[in-house]
Amino acid sequence: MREPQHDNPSPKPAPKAVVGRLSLYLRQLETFARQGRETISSSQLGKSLGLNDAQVRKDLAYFGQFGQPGLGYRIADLITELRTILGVDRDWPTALVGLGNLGRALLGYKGFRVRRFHLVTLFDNDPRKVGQCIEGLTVKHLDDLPQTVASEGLRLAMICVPAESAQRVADQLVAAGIRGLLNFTPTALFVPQDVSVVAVDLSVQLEHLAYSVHNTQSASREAGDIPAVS
Amino acid sequence: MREPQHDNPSPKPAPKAVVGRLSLYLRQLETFARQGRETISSSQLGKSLGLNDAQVRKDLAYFGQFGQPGLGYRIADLITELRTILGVDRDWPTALVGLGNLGRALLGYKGFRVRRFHLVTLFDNDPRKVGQCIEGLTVKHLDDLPQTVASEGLRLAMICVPAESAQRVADQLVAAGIRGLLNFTPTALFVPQDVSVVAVDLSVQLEHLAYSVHNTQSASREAGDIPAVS
DNA sequence: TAGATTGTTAATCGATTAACAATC
DNA sequence: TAGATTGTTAATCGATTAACAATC
Repeated sequence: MREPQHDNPSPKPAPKAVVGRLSLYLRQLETFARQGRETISSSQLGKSLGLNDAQVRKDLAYFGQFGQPGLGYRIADLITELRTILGVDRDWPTALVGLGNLGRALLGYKGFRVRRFHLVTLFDNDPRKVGQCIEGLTVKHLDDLPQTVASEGLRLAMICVPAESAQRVADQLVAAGIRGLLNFTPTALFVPQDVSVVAVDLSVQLEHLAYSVHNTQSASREAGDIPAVS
Repeated sequence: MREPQHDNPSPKPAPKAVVGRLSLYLRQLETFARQGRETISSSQLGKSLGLNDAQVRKDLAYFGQFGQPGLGYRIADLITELRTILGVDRDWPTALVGLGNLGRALLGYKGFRVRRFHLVTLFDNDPRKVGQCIEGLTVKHLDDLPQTVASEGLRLAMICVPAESAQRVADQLVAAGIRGLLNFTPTALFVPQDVSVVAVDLSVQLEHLAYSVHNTQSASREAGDIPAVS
């Protein structure tokens, strides 16, 4: 990744907010595929998401050449490519830590499995919860983390503990070998460089909404055509 | 907003990703306040969130002058200012539409109330759900939307219906007078300019995590110190 | 006063959009 | 071939960071 490779003149630096849009493209393409469409142009795909056609082409170009001039993109092929790029062409065994209201809520949500994120282990360190069986899974104590990460091949974890425990739990997860954290707590987590964190912060998003509504008279902000991308 | 006002030389254009950071500042300040701290500098606040000190000052400067050179910001005062700016200095009666797994999950989540977003009405149009009482609230049919919006003073709604109904429900909500939508479905919603939409897309965020973990060897991406902001 | 830190302007950096030759 | 649409370079736009005079 440091020096240019031989046949790979410029491996292209990892882009930035492009990945989030790739997910949107993937979903939109899946919708078009279900409708029986076979090809799509960058401008059609862009318009369906409120994005510029050049942006669609440029985003995809970071990862390769997937289109055909004059024709556009073959939907089925592009779906396959995007799944591979995003890493969702495989199952991701995932742990859920913290079984309060939010944790239980997420556990009941079926949307994860559709995207191949499988909640396979639950953790809590409340002795009243450890041993309970919820949605067919037994709650384990956080002390069992190291061996469970190994035995289940866990690489991702969702953190739904109270804010004040979040950093400690994150440290334990990282120490046990977890490589990616979905952080549902309102806390800035500090982790080593090789661990990824995505923050899902409902209060930030609600406050953003309050701000927008509060500061919109009749027509002003960017809300119009393009929904905020996460 | 077009021509400069008299005493208001440049009302400053509404900024962009600044609002999300304002929420982060607010929360961090609340934490510092609980610890008994009275003042804080832009560099201290920035560091606690992995942000640049100049960015903190510039973000705040969009909305006014809140600091004192040589001293920094008085925490209690800045909290008050930020709450007003964000519009979270009041209650926001909010509707929840769609009582599947995710909807029920959100309903049980106590974090909303803390930020003064009060779920006061539930809607569904499944006849088996209408009339049910969940968490002390009775599920209404979507047909009751217009009069309920008026009687409860609803301005925000969370959309937790299946993706294929999302646009139709959004249209109904907008027609009934809702001004802000928190969209939990994987759908790009098209709404009038004066309505705000914030998308909370768990699959996009999970896929982002999968991508990062998938493409991180030992030290590469930006995960290090700064958690992704939303 | 000397030290610290703001608010703000200018410089830098990155991301989006426009434009167009290449090509199916 | 003519029309459409790509991949990519150049132009534009916006956001972040550095620098510094003003000031508590």
